[in-house]
Amino acid sequence: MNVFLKNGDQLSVEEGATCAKAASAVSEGLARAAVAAKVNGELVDLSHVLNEGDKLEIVTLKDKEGLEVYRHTCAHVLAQAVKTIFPTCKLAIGPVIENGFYYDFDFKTPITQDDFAKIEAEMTKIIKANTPITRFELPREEAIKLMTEYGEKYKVELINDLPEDSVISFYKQGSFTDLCRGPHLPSTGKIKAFKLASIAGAYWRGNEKNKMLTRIYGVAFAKKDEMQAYFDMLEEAKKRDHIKLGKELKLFALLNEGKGFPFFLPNGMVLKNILADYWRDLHRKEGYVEIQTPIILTRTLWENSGHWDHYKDNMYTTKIDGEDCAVKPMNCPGGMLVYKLTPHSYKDLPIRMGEMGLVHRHEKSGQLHGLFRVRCFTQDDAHIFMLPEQIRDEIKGVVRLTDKIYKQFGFKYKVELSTRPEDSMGTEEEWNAATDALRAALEDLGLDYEVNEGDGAFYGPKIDFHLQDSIGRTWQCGTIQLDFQMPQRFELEYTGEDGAKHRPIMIHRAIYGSMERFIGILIEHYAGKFPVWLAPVQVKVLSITDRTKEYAEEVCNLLKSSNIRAELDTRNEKIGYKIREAKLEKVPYVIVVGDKEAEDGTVNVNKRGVEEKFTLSKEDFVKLVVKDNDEKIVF
RNA sequence: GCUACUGUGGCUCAGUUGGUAGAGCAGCUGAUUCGUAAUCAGCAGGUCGCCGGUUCGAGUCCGGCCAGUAGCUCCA
Repeated sequence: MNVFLKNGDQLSVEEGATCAKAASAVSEGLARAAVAAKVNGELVDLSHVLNEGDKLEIVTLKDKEGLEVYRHTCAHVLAQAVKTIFPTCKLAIGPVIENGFYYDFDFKTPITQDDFAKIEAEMTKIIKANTPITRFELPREEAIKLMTEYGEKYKVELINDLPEDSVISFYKQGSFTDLCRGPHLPSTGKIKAFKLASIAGAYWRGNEKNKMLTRIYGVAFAKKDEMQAYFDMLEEAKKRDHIKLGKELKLFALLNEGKGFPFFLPNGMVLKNILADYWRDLHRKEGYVEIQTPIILTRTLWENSGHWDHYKDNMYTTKIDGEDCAVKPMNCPGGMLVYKLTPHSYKDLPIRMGEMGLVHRHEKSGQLHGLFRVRCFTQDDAHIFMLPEQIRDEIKGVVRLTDKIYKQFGFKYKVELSTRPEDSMGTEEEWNAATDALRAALEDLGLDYEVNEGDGAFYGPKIDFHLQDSIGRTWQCGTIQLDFQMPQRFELEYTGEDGAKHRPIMIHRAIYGSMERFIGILIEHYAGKFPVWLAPVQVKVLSITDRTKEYAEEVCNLLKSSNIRAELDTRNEKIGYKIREAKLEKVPYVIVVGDKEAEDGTVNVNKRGVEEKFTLSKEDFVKLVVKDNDEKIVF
């Protein structure tokens, strides 16, 4: 039999050899590094027995799959340790996640993080014992019998839900047996670096209606120093936390008087306005018009749009002159009313109608999180009304615009295509057409994307853009939703070439998504060190003594008259003190003026992130900042 | 909303086995006019998230509520 190893080597092994044996036949080193194998592309244990003609690839910890097998085994060691210490607890599931693993348990009495030391010690014991891990398979009936014997009701439920023809496998390490698809490491001793990280509640099978289990998270890496590097990264990330920086840099405030309703402070408002200006500038150039629709509209409007049915629990309501009203959770119905105000010809389409709309949504208290998840936010919304044949180009236009804006900030993003959810309106044909149109646009542009089945809006499928925060969580920002439903519900029309009335198709789209969330992401992305064009304060002018106070004022005024956001600090403090303060505020340019500068008409420049100082004439310095301010892409 | 954890002056934190609150920074006042990340001194500032209970006595123990954080669920 020929075995193909990863590096292209071939060798012959006897029929019936295991993967491990095949690896050792090639090289002792390779066999030692092996943690699993791929046979004909399928990930298996090293103990997997080879057949004639199998293609074998050895998987090591350096491979993504290898690390997953490793982490998966960690989860099982955790389960074994927990079962040893708390024999009455029930096991649920224990998958691999980024940087580690978790396992869900149903404890009789709740445990706390204080129990981690004990559990980790038990895990270490299991690892030290280097117990072999063996796989066996059972027919469904016997598998259920075994798990029932063990009292593992969650496992029984899992087995019952497995498809008819699935192989039901178990892994045994010492006295511990667990239902698992595998593969696993050959023995527990291969685990070198793990740590329990946190504890959290998680619903059984992810359903809110089910019992909440206790989830223990752990991190696991192939080597101790890799794990340390990960912890260091987390530590570093904490310094970027937008809630912390928002407070330190006086960007926004979150107060008990308005939970979920952020206050924007002067510095944060500068940022917000710059983003809005930039957005308006780009959208004008892309052929958008801008409108503003009211915050409060009648309940009947929301009933007509379908939002009332789907989201009434999350809407803020009020009564005006006896009539039921709701605060808008979305801008679209308002936009549609604007469309309906005037008759439209096919020649007018597409109409790209933007709105920086302030929306309110009653998010459940536990979902609120800094600026990432709030109860009121500004959407950089737009609705595009168009002819069917314009769909693909319009979607592509929005995708391109989104890409341009994200690139401006240096963001990497993930694209997801979400398809029809269970609770939705419209026909199968409409949904298919809409989904195909989105897919076609993505494919035309050659973008990588993931499909999120059943995650679309109730009125149409969508393309979502996800950005990462400092600790790697991703947040949906941009969205493009194709909608055949609202135009019908609102009876939108245009007159076609044939003189007859037709129904336009619409796109709902947002690029920042929520200004608030986007600002949160920006803060973490830049760690508060905003580029010059975004910095709330671009230049801070510091005088050394009272003698240079007037000159400092002159320089500051010169900067301000050139539209540079400059601040003056002429307090009677030592220059070191003032510099320290300005640097902590992460101001891009700190300039110092003393007697020498006053005499020469110059400024001494401290550029953020640059050790060496330099002196420029005040006019040249203005030019420098103006140039930096224009660094944003203009198109 | 659910599970766990956290909640002390504007900020960051200390407060030992329950004995009626401490520091640094910021603020204010005064002195200092000093060349590149903290000048010195003084003053002022807190019903220890809120409510209730146990106790002679609670920041410290117990219960409830509120808020925040992590995760789950949700996210038009």
